[in-house]
Amino acid sequence: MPLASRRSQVTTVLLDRALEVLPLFRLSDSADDGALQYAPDGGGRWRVLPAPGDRLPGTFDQDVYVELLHRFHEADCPDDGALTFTLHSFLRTMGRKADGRTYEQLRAALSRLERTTLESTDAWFSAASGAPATLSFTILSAVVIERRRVGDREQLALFPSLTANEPGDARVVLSPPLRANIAAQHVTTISWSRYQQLNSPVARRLYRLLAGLRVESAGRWRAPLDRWAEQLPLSQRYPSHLQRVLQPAHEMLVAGGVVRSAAIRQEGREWWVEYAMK
DNA sequence: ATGGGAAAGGAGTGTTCCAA
DNA sequence: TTGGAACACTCCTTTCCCAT
Repeated sequence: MPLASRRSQVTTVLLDRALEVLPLFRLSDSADDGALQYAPDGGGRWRVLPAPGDRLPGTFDQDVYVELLHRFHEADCPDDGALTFTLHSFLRTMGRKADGRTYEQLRAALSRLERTTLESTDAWFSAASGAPATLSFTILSAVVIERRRVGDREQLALFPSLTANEPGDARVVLSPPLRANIAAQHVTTISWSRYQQLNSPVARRLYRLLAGLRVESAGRWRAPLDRWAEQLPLSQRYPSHLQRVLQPAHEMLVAGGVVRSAAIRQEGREWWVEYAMK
């Protein structure tokens, strides 16, 4: 297929499957902001460390992350991992309006994706070496945002704090570990439009996670509720609280055709989540 | 509408006491 | 000494309320 026509037809997003099965984005925004820790079933340890003075990536950051990988795929996965775009067009494809508030959110999110440390101790699977790896990395290895109009230089100098609310041109670089896994086809494939249609952050996260698990599961997936909560991650501790958050998202996933059914089930003292895949 | 936390409601477990 | 009833205590879970 010629490149020019392919570009407009990309409707899928390729995500690093190793990263998808690990918790990263806080789904409840107002939760406490320590580091996030997780011990995968296969052993090892995973930590997400916010940059000093910053919080952990949240729901907005999740959408930015997906849109970045959408564009990476659309650009035919450039070898250097570089992406350029205007903040305005980026917000529009995310389905957000572009105003002072969202420009600021987007800048903060890009900067968080560059500065949040992901620390793997035999937790994140490296497709290149065929084994879980021990390393620290970030989602973006570089972020540069320049003012849209060069003419406003003096104003910029006078009111540096105002510039966070303004449009601009961004150039970002997707970090090498993610690119390596994607290049090695160790990916989760999701539909960009289906992701957009799910209008809850929890449903979107469940979609990303389940899309990766579908590859290994034979039509069904089942997990202990508390482990599931850690993997997403959700901070709620008790089944009733988790149910309150998951139930609406489950209904959305069924309505959106992502899964055939989704349920939370109690068996004696144990709570389980159960999904029947499409 | 949402989600965090307080208050209230269990369920399970440990302790004491008494009778066999 | 053992079994079990009655009570107490703790931890867990749900429900409710309130701030955002």
